[in-house]
Amino acid sequence: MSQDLILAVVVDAPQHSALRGVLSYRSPKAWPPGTLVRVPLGRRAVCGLVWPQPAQEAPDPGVALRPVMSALETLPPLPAAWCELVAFAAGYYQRSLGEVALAALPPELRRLDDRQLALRLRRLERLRPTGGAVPAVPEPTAEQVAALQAWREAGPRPALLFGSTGSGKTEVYLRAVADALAAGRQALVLVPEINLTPQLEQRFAERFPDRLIVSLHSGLTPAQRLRHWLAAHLGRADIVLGTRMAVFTPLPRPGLIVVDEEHDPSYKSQEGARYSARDLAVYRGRLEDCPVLLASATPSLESWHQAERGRYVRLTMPSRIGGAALPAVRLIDLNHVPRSAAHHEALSPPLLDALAQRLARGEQSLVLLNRRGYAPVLHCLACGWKSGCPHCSAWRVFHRADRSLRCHHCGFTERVPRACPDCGNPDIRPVGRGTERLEEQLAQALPAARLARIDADTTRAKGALQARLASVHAGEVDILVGTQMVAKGHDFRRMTLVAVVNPDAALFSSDFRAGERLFALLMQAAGRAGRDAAQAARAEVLVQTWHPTHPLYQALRAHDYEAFAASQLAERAMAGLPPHAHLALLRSEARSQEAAQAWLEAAAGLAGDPEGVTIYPPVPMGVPRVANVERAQMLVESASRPLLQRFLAQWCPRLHELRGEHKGLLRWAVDVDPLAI
DNA sequence: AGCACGCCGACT
DNA sequence: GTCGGCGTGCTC
Repeated sequence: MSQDLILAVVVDAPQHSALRGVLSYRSPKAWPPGTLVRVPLGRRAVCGLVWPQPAQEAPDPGVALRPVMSALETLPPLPAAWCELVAFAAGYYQRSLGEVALAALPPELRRLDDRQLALRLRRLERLRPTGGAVPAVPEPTAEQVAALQAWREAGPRPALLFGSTGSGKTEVYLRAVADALAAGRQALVLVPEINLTPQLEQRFAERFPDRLIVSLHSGLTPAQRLRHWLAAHLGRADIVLGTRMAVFTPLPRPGLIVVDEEHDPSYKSQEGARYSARDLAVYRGRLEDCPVLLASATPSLESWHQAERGRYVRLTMPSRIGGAALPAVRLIDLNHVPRSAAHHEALSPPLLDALAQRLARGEQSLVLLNRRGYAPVLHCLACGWKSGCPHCSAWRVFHRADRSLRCHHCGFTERVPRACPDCGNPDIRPVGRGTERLEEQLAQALPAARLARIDADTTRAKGALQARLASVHAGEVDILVGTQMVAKGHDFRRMTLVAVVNPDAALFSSDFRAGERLFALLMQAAGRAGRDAAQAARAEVLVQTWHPTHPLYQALRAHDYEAFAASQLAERAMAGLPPHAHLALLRSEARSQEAAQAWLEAAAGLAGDPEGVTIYPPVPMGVPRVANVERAQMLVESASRPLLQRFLAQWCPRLHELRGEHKGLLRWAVDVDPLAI
């Protein structure tokens, strides 16, 4: 018994639970670091991971250590580099090691014993490449050749592949993947959304029919996810395609990491450990001596800034394949549209004309409106009642399809009342418009048009999105109405008009990234139009706006990302915002707004006056109350990332000491490098 | 986070 | 009389 070894083990316990660090267990056998084990913790048995570094404080010799119960011996240990990536992420984002480590593994792995796992491993043999003929590879364009040349000479720096929509970025990274595979290595390709994996998976399968390609995202069944993960971990899979969670996939032979659409906000996790998969990909590349390729037509200002500073190699591909022109961007000045029409209809006469033209020519159009439902709020004209949510500081959205009032924050849903619930007036009216109402107005204005709507409401059912997209591709739709989910990635060959109904709100948003996001969305949307070279000349993007002279729209009109980025970076520098400064948010949730803010005040008090770090006063969140919980946040800012990190590392562990005196406090969390403040 | 123990209201 | 509300405390 006393000859047993002491093993360092991390378990899934949250940051504030005083089990933050590495625990010690005794074990008759020296399981190597990276081995999954089952250990007793209190009255239960939990899954743990043998950790490379021992516990900081040696276990108290007076207390008997409990023994490791079992280990997954059949599973090859997670590599040291994987543990290092987890340790970095846990430290950087202020979460516990065990939480990050266990969250990075397929959930199914926690439930299996060694015998069950051995069975799954044997079944892996069934995963095979799709097979088929190796296709003729298209001749690369001059720009693609140049980009690949520069990429191969890039050395250890990450590369930013900056290419306009339709320039053939995918072909460039397919070739980079081919290089990695030829060198006997594996490639990891990250995409922002599950929606985009099927089409990319198909493209990879066609290109590499003799290679095993697996996907990793939350849409898989637990068994599939485990199987794909095991295939990657054992080195059987050559290509791993996945969403942000896939950045943690263990790879024995890493040869390339691609982050497609690297600017996409989906790469930043919004729950649990709030990590940026893009940033972790870059870190992982350095850790594992593996090249990283970030691709976008509208790079994040963070990545653009790194390229400007020479930290990233920039690969530029300005032209569309086949010499197709980028679609003309036309701004419709709502100030010059007859006043009544502008106020009461989403669709100005010039926009309707453009749609009618496409209809007459048998071409397709896309109308974008970033708001689902029929109307964002109902309003009683007699007493002023509005359809507020009883549990949130937000309006409930009127959904006409099922005649419901739905809160998009907490999900609270009721049947829409026949009359005002306060005064009984039957005349309650929708205010504003969402995609449902837009579809209705289009149907009235253009009765001959075949309409389809794609948003979160029409695509909730499994396969509904694919079915609707297929119907658009088959030419059964003249006008597609949708939210931003259609603006991303999909390749509509017959689309010659993209109309954006009302994007102005983002110009004056308090969110400092709203402009960047709007520009990316509009460029992306513009990329949907005229992808077929023969039709490109007629392709057009229409933006209805009250502010046609706004620099963002002027840059959009010129398709000039670089000018836009330069002006935004200058503004950010003036305002002391990322990428020129580094931010973290401390968030709190409590029974009352006062309690939420009081806790943040106490946290600020604990911080004192840290060097090079500014702590701003607590403020309520944009939507202060959600599901009867009051939320507040406090901004922490520094010009220096190391100083901010050093401060957070000593501050955050002390925060849970504060919990005692703050009764109303429910939860708190830190968000490092937040997307919105 | 779980999961216990522990002390006060409305039910068979 | 108990079932159960969630407050507080512990887990190598």
